[in-house]
Amino acid sequence: MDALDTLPDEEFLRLDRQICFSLHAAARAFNGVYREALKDLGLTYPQYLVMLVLWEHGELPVKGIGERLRLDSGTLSPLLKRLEAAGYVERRRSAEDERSVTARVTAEGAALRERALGVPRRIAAATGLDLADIADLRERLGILSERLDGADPAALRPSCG
Amino acid sequence: MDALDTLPDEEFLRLDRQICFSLHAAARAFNGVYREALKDLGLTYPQYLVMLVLWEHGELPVKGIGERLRLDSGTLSPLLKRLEAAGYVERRRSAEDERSVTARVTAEGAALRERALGVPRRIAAATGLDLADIADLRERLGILSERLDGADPAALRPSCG
DNA sequence: CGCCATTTAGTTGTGCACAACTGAATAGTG
DNA sequence: CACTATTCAGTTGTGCACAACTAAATGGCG
Repeated sequence: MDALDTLPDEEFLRLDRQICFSLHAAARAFNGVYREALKDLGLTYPQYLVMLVLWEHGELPVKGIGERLRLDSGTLSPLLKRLEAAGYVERRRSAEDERSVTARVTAEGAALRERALGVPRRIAAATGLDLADIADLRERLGILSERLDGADPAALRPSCG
Repeated sequence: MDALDTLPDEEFLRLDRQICFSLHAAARAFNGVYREALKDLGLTYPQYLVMLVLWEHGELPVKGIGERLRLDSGTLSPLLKRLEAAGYVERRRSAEDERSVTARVTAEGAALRERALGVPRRIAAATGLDLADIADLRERLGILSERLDGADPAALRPSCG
């Protein structure tokens, strides 16, 4: 018997206002500090995420980026075009598989990495958390994402709760 | 001497890829389960957030909603128009202060609340967390948001970290 | 080989977030 | 009272997220 089951719906709705607001607000707050920290690099937060995986791998197909960031082509295609227009990334159709497009970091993109090295530290400082707290939060959020992504859609419908 | 200070930049960039991805992904995962849970109500996740505060207060000026959800008129104005078009909300200029617009829950909006009562419980079940974990996460995220929202912009720029 | 299902990017349309701005109403000051 | 600064909602423009779709290339099967 879980404590969840004993709580009245009314109470629960109030609680939901708090938890779902907290997460929503935290995500936007993070977005805000990254926006500020990345302003000089000319990157948005999602663009920075893409550059992070590209810096790590040198080049990746769009599909590979999407798998790592859980983003689809509807988000990535225009984002990569903007990164290409900024000169940080090159896109070209794969020779082996004409369906695939590979994104590759340009020299300018590689140079950008040097300027980005200080970003994480400044963000971490802004959170006021130490390394252990950050690792713990990352762990919790990772588990949460997995559970939510794997949630049974049917269990979320009205008839089932 | 914080452990943050001893970590090399390179290591930190890799860590950042993990933490900022985790939060971004968690926020989108939450969005996803709410999207599913709210589908039958015809509400998006941000619309649900607005309805939650309106259900709590009956009516609020746009400014009041914005303060509670940390959203500005650029986001709220069109969102409220959509809620009005859906019949859940009524908007009217305040008589005392012609600058202000008050959003009020309609009868249909109040009826919607009954259908929304089961939502939080289903979301909570999908997280796999118990009440204590949820409260703890909410607490941490709340503190985090406050710190990030209050962060000194200058401390996020390149010269300062 | 010929046909069809699958894979892969890309496009379109909707909604949210936010910056920058507008315009109207109000508050404050000399 | 006149003038200015502030407040408040709304609009515009950019970018992201995602659903639904298109188009082209590939793989597999009869």
